[in-house]
Amino acid sequence: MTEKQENILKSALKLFAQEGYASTSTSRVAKSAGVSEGLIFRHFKNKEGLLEAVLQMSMEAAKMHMADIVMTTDPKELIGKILELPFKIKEEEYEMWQLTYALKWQTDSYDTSSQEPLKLALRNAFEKLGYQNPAAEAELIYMFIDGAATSILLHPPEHKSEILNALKAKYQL
Amino acid sequence: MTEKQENILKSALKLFAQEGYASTSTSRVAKSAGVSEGLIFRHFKNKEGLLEAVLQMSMEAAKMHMADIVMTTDPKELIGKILELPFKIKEEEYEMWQLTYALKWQTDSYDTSSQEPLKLALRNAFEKLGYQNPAAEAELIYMFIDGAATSILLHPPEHKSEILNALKAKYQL
DNA sequence: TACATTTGTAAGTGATTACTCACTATTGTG
DNA sequence: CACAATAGTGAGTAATCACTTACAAATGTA
Repeated sequence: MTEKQENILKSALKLFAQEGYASTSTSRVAKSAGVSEGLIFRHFKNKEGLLEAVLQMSMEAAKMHMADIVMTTDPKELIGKILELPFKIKEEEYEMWQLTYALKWQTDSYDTSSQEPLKLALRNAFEKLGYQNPAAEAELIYMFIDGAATSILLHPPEHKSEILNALKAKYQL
Repeated sequence: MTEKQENILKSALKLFAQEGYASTSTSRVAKSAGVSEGLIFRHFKNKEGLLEAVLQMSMEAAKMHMADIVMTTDPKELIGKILELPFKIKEEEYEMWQLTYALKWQTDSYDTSSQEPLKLALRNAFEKLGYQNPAAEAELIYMFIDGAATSILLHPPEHKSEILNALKAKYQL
């Protein structure tokens, strides 16, 4: 991975997240990265290949988080960790999450398979705690962290910790 | 409002929602509506004007819903109605909601002002019910309905009613 | 009927799009 | 050093973009 290649990925992430994938031209990416436009196609084949490379790079860190959470055995601890997830997104991760959330609505790119392990772990946790409908509770939490992440990414609320506390209270945490 | 004008709006809504605003060309809209491309610019000035007209048309119904909810005086009834909101989106309203949710991520188009009356009503309701932190509770619910709507619009879950019940239980409804 | 206004079309416009190609510069390896 | 592979450039390409313009058809109104 050369320096110019990294610059392309960084610029692409920034522009795709800020302006949208479709509205960002490869020439804009090249200019922002300080390289010739042809280099993008040499390294990433086409615009879609560039997007995939950007997503792959961005998702490395996220996968580590997930793996850690899924390993948690204590059900209350697991639920707590998942609820905290959207409230602990770091500033430097904003762009990648903005991009992935925006792409959800691009019909062809949506893929739910990465959510499954987390949902399964959640369902097990609620089962252990004797909840009446563990599957529904898991879906519910998943819906919530989606909404919370959206809200935080678009207009970070001032009282995050109070909101998180109100939320945790609903699960006696 | 002529028939061709209506066709343009319908086609634009459909295509903007399915393919995205930036990736949908005015010529595609014209073809889909069965009109000449020039007519779009005659009636709506430019592509952005077309988008605004589409959104305005789509939002008429939504505003009626909101108005009804904000008038509700009983706090528990109000909270219940708001929680039900995303679960009661009609099939024929999917496209407009998909479009508005997708546009959220287009930085320049995001506007939170329409959310304020609802948030205020929610805060009052939680105050009446003696919740410790009504503002945080209102934010929390707002985050949730956002996530629920997203989830339902992208991949409608099978057990909506069970999820809604699990949710209502958290507020003793 | 007369005529102004609105609705609609077809064929353009220059700019920008994703992408290619012929070429040079740099680097790794025997 | 030799020389192949890789990295990088700059000037192309045809297609498509949002939008305009000149003109015709339909409609409202006196």
